[in-house]
Amino acid sequence: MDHFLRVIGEMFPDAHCELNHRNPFELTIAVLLSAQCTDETVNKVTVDLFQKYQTPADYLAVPLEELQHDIRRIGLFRNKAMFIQKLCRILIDEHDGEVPEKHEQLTKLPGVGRKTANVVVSNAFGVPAIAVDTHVERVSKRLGFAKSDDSVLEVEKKLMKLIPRELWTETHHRLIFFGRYHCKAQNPQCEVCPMAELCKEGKGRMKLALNRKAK
DNA sequence: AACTCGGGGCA
DNA sequence: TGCCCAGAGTT
Repeated sequence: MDHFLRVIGEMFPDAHCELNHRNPFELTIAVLLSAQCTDETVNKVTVDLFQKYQTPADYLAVPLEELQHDIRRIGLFRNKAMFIQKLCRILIDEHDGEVPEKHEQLTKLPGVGRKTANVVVSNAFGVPAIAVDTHVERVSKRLGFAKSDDSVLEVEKKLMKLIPRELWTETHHRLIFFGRYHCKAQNPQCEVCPMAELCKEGKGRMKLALNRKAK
């Protein structure tokens, strides 16, 4: 793990999502939109979106169809537009128009699951957390930080044990970057991988992919 | 546990 | 052109 932390720190010394600088409300919306969709697409859409909508009331001031149209370049946009309006209604009615800081409150919001809540508490409210998405899950299992059949929650628990608490948030971002650009689901760059000595798959991944396909 | 949403990225 | 994906809700 020490080797991993050092190397990934060198690879991504300043790793952070572009979402970091946003306020809690915009961060929540942005992360909700990012489900099953690349950050790049979300960033393109939110440039105009956050100019048009600044407060929960702004999202409720337009018909659902208009909001759907405004985020139509994002996958699952019909669901997400609905989630956003329901979420804004709850923020206004139950949280004085603000995003709640407690993880438990966040996951009650529509469209906000464990992953989104972790990102919000860690990036908006400074609470160390590791949000396990498919990238983090894949990288963690390949590098042997978790077992291949571990659930997302089990992966999260194991990473929290392995990584010092003060490094959770930044390491999470580095894991995302590593998974996105190097340890990709398809065509990972194993030939030049600095983590090769840790990897449980490596060149065997082709065989694993083949087995998975045969099922 | 399986199914659904869905346009964009990439081979 | 077809497959996969920076999740979460529903049944």
